[in-house]
Amino acid sequence: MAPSSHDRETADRILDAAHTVFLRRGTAKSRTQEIADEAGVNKALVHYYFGTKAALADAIFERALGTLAPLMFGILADEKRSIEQKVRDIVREQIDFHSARPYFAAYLISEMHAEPERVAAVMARRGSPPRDVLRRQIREAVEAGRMRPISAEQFIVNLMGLLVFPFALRPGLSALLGIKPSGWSAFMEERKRLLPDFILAGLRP
Amino acid sequence: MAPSSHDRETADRILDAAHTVFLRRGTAKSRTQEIADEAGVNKALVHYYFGTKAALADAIFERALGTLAPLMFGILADEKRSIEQKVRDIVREQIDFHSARPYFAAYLISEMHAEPERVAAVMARRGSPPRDVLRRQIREAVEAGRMRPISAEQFIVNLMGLLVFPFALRPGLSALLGIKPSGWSAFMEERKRLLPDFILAGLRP
DNA sequence: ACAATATTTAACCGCATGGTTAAACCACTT
DNA sequence: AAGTGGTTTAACCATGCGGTTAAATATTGT
Repeated sequence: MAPSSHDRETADRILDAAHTVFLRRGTAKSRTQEIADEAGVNKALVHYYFGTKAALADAIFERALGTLAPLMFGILADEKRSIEQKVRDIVREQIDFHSARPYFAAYLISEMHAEPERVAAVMARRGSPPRDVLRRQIREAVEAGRMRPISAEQFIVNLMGLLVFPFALRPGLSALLGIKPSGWSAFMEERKRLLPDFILAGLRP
Repeated sequence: MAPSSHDRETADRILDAAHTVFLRRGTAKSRTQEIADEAGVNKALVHYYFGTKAALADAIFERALGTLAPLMFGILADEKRSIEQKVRDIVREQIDFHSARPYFAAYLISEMHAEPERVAAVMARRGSPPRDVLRRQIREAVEAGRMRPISAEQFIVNLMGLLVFPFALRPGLSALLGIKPSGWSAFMEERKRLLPDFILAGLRP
């Protein structure tokens, strides 16, 4: 794996390059040569650092999952924020996050589709996210009559669907609904305004 | 394209096989040999009928899109159904559709991600869906005070996000939220019950 | 039985691509 | 000047896979 001397900076340059390339076109359609080019380095060095394309792909996948998950679950597990506040914060953060990373959502789904085994492997390393805080808050809100009952899982899936999906389907939606590249950010800004109310109203009794 | 004699049935067998294979693993990771095997036919014949793998992939992609879109837009464009009824019908139909076709959603997103150009090409052939009926119904519902204003596009994206996304992310969700294969259909049945109210309540003023 | 059509067989080509290697080359330190 | 860790060069190998081909063989209609 690390038979000879490695430079941390170079490793990161290659990782970042791989991130860029893999996310843009998907692992299968990406060439190691592209990654080398993107990193300003040659193919031999890429293998020298990471051995195989698959290993590099695994690293990028895990890194991607490890970036997104905490952003969502960190907020959901926060004791100090009310459910209402969480919804508002997650909507804002997720839309900003994916707006800055157009290929992120589609990449994740593509990879999980092409290599479902990897998900299990990665999940085994990082535990699944804590949902007890969320569950308690939902229960309390239900008891207080502010909310209809819903499982934490359904709640999370609703959030992700409304927030992540549009980005995953961006090329399709642009074509299907005639949203031009210029109109996209406006569309998403409108979503940022719209969704908190939509979600919260949807949960009220 | 069709230089010699073709049998309709065989062409369909190959198409169906390609559908199965492409949807399961994605176009890039699928081999023409697999398709031949799945069709109970040999590789030469696949090329004899469809020329190239890309042509076959295009056909499958268009067929997939052509199956899903009418299901959703057909209902949305229906004059006779109220918005409320449309939501209920689409929820049921979409969840049933994707439950029977586990790879469908992830496949579509993967393909659009890997080859965004194709979407535009396909869309050029089939026009974009009619939204005027839906727009009018929303306007009327808003004027009648039954609904908060929302653009038809946001409305559609919300629907698709809530309905299609979970299937696209199925392997991820199963691992992430600990939903076992056996629990999945229960999870989806619960969604079928839950979503109409969630969506309609979310739209009310 | 004959001809036309449909399908298989089995070999083959070409090429892109992942991966390897060995030697040369730098940049920096001592 | 010599050494050391990092990087390039440029060739090379192996292989998988898309695609082709020509002849053999079924299958079908007449």
